[in-house]
Formats: sequence, structure tokens, C-alpha cells
Amino acid sequence: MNIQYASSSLSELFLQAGLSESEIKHINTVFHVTRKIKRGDYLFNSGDKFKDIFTIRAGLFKTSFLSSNGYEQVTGFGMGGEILGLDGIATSHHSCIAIALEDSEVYAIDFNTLLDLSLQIKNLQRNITRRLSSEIVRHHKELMVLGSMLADERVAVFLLDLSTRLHARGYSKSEFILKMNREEIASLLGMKHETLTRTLSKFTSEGIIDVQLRTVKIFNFNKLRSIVKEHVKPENLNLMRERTMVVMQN
Amino acid sequence: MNIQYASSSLSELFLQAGLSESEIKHINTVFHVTRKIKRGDYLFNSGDKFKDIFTIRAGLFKTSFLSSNGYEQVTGFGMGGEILGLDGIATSHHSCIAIALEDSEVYAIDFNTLLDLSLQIKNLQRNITRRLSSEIVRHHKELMVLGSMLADERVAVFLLDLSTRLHARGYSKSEFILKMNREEIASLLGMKHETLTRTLSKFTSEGIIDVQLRTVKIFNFNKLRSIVKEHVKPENLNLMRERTMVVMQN
DNA sequence: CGGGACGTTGACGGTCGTCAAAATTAGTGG
DNA sequence: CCACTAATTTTGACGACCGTCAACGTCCCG
Repeated sequence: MNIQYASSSLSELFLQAGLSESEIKHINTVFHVTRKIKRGDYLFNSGDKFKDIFTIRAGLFKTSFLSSNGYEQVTGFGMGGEILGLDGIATSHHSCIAIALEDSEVYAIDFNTLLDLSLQIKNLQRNITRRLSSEIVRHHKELMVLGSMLADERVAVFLLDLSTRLHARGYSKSEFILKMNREEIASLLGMKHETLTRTLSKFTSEGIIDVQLRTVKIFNFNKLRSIVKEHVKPENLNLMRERTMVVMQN
Repeated sequence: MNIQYASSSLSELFLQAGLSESEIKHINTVFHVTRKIKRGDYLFNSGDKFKDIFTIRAGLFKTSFLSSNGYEQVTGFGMGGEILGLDGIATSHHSCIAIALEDSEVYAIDFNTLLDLSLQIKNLQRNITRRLSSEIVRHHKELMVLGSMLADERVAVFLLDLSTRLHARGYSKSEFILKMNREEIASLLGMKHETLTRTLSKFTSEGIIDVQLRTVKIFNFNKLRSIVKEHVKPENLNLMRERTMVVMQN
């Protein structure tokens, strides 16, 4: 079995600057509790008592929110270096489920211990709150995808996002293998799996990408990006009120 | 002008238990910086330098995410007792805009000071992280609404949610006045304003509610709830893998 | 009182969900 | 390792839902 480890260690994750070597060492010895999760198993389940947060060391997870009716809404895919379990802080119980899509390894970090430690190390405290806030910002962007984009655009966003995240972890940005099935991707994108398949087929026939089952090759990044950007027409400016006509930088 | 104040004070917001009277008094004197925002003005704008977080003392805000193209996606409506500005922690700049939908008052709290204080008061630290985590959970639920529900169901969810939150603040749960226009509501729900209007008209003709412009009366809560629940059919259970067949409690 | 923003309704078409079937792959047990 | 079954992916046909465009009525504010 060939597991590629994320380069991120705990110290990198939580302490970006301003800490001495000895402090970092201390933290690493305290917190290095690794856990292996096999493909198909879950790391934590909806309703589980919250105790740890997890940083992904290797592998891939999907997180899903389950409605009381048993409907599953995929809320994201977690890769190396990312954090899982932050949803559990609110009520001391997890509100979603994290399932490994391939054999994976995580660091388990006792959250109460982490909070105690962050009382002494200010940078740690800041990084925790920043991580939490980043999740909020990420969800805002997802709201925009689901709230205003057509199927073509959503699929293009997904492919570009996946490509970027894989590239940042040392994989090819133009060729990769999906570890999730069509239905899981479609759920994240708010569409049916048939629509996803059709869109991928269309992109393939247009020469933008090539998809053979779970193997994806991206040929034309610019075309994908233009698909995302074109969707907003000038007319759509009408929601703004005068004194608030300022556009986000970046 | 008649402003109804939220009962929540800073001490209630951040310190649920375990603090002495003197500690609470100390905090309140340090942090009581109130700010009045007129209808149509913004509290903070996308791109603004992040400094304070805000608890809403009275009034109503909408928060929107602006894409680089100028498209506005409404991400939520904030009411008394709720917190605005948490998105800014991540990058030290706000990523969304908060606009008052009626004359409003907020407490402004310097976030760095708050963090410093939370180094000494453990309960404060816990409450901050919980608030942040609650936002994440809330967004998961919104993902489900946008990802899997039809227009009828989304509108029913919106009406029930608004009713619940208004009721919790001492207003009638069955009769209220919308402070936002159709387009803003529709944006939050991921639909066009014409579709929203049509759905409201349909509910009215079915005797479930009555809508006259911005005045809403709810006659049949059970019908609204059943519209939300019926949408998930047994077939939709197929995304689950065997060992993960556990449904969220609540 | 007039103009602009807002809300409503109708007609029409496009997008996407539903249902069905077939092909291919993955998983399982002998 | 092979055979068999389940799961996944793809494609087609069809229709429902909802977005688009347009027109009109109403409300609000200067």
C-alpha cells in the first residue's frame, strides 16, 4: 500500500510563526496521536460525542450532513493538511459524518487539551480561530456556487478546485484519479449524478477534459475558468444599493 | 422611532456560566462600545480591514458575499443577539458585507482585546470557539437546503426559520413584517424573485399563509413543516454505505 | 403628484430531474 | 483464479420546474 504523506506537521498547522523550537517540540510530543482509517470506515459519525479534532496526514475524506430523513448532503472533501471535526465544538456532538474515501491517516488532537494549551500560547489561539473563520468563508463561497451557478459552471468550479488542491500537495494538476463516485460529487454540487455525468461527457466532447471513469485529464484550464466567469452578466448588478457598490478585492 | 432591544447583553453572549459577578462587570465596562447603523448603511464592507466583531443589540442586517463580477449572494439575515463579522478573522479582512435592513444598534468588540481577555477567562475562550463552530453547522444546513430542495420546500424552510427566530425574540411567530425585499430573500434561497413571489402566492391560495407585500401571516404551521419533510423519499437513502447507516439525532 | 423601486402575473423555453435500460467495472465467495 | 452479483457509469427520452422576458399594478418617497 502506497500512502503519500502530507508534509504538514502539527507545528506547521497550528503555529505559523513566533514560537521557539522547544515550544514546538513540546507540542508535538504531547499531541502526536495518529489514527489509521480504512477506506469506507468513518472517522466520526453524526451524533458522536465530540472530543478530538483531526488533521489529515494522508488520504481523503468526505464529510456529509445527514437529515433526519436519512438524506445525505455531502458538505466537502477533506485532503492532507486539512482539519476535520470542527463542527463538533458547537454542541459537543458531531453534526456530520467523516468517511475515508481511501486508506487514510489522521492526527487526533484532544480539543480541550488544545484549548488549554492555547491559553498559554497566543499564536495557537489565533490560529485556531482563524481556521474556524476560514471554514465560514469557504462555506460562503459554496453558497454562491449552489445559489447562482448552472451545472456547467459548478462542474468547472469543482474540477478547478480539485486540481488546485491536488497540485498544492505535489500531485499533477492536469491528471488525477477521483476517489469519490459520481453521486458524491453531484451531491456536493447540488445536482443529480446523471447531470454530472452528462456535463463531464459534454466537456470531453468539447476537448476541454478527458474522463474515463475516475481518471480525469484537464486539457484546457482557461476554458474551464471562462466557463466559471461568464455566468455573471452585467444585469446581475441590480441587487446592490447605491452606497454599498463596492466589490471584493481578490 | 421604536427600537426593541435584544435582551442579550455581552455577558450573556459570551459567558454562559461559571463567572463571578465582578468578572462580568469588568468585561461589560471594557467592551460596551455601541454603534448605530441607519437603514441602508453598512456595518462593514467586503475588503474592509477586520478589527471588531459585532453583536446585534437591535435591528436587522443582511450579510452578502460579493463575487469579483459584482454578483451578490445573500448569505444570511442577522437578528438581535447574533454575531456579525466572524468571517474577517481568517484573513484580517472582511470577505462579506453587512447592511442594516432597518435602523439598528450593535456592540462593537475589538477582537484582539477579546482574544487577550479570553486567555484569562477560559469560558470566554470556549464560547468564542463555540460560536464559530455554530456558524459552520448552520452553513451545513443551508447547503442541504440549496443542494436538495425544491422551491416550495426552500420557501417553507425560510418562513419557519424566520418565524422561530422572531418568536424567540418576543415577536409573534404567526404574523410579522419582512424587512427585506423579494430579491434578497430569493438570493438566500438560491432562486429568482419571481419564483419566490409565485411560491408565496401559491401558499396563500392554498390557505397556508397570507402575504400582503411585506406582511406575512402564517395560518398552518403543520402544513409548512410537512412541505419541508416530504421532500425526502425512501429512494434517497442510496448514498449511504453500510457501516455508516446512522441517522443524526434531533 | 410624479417617478422609481418593488411586487405580481403570464407566456415561453431551457435546464435539469426522473425513469429506464444497457454497458462496464468492482467486489465476493467458492 | 474464475464466476457471479452488486455497484457504478453512461446514455436516451420525456416532462417538471424554474429562469427569462415582458407587462402591469402598487407602493414609497421626494
